[in-house]
Amino acid sequence: MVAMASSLKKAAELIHALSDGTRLALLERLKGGEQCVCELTDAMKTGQSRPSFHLKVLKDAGLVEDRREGRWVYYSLSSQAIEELEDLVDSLKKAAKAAGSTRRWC
Amino acid sequence: MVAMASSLKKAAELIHALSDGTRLALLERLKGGEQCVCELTDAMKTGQSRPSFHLKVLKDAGLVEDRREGRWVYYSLSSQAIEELEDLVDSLKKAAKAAGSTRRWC
DNA sequence: TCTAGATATCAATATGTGTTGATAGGAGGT
DNA sequence: ACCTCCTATCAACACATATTGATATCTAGA
Repeated sequence: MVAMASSLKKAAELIHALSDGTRLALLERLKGGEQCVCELTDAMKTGQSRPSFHLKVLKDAGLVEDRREGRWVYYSLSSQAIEELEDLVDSLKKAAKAAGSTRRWC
Repeated sequence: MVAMASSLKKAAELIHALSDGTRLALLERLKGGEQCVCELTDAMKTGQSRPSFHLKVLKDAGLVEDRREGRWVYYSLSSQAIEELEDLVDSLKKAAKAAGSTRRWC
């Protein structure tokens, strides 16, 4: 719980990056391997600025990496930030299981 | 990945509930055991409607449970939704590790 | 039944965030 | 040098969400 408290702000930023349907869909697609922006744009049938915007959010959060190759930029999942997410969820899970045995009053 | 795709909307809703500093702070506090709204209100030094609002969001997402006792309502972590979160993070983690080996083109 | 306390809900406002179309930057080909 | 394609960035707008103070609901006790 101490660990979570110190990285609360970071966790909030990380989770915020995940809290959008479009970004989750992008991550879902990237689970199949790296893809260029044009592929992602075609897949979601939308303007090019939309995936570009969301990929930037994901990149800033450390959830994806980009790699330039000629005119194209390829994005892929990055395990870095995902590890932190795991820690957060783990700490919540443990605390949730421990709860119920403790009863407090005002 | 199939599992995630089918529950993508649900995952987005769940994660959205987590994507707020105030709510993360509430969860952090609840990790120590159940607390009533008045305790949580005092702790975050704010008006009473604020924690009440956020607790409702957490409750709707299945992240916390409430229990009435006299005038007080006690909130505690619920393991239910946390399990789903775990699945999401796990699937991302596995895919991230598998990535890097696959290279695609437009 | 009246009063006081705890919590939920509502209305108004402010802030943040996503979307869209337009523009700019960069790379490759001619 | 020019043109074309891919991507990023910007500005304007629309929409969603958090915050605050006020009000309503419910409970316990006198």
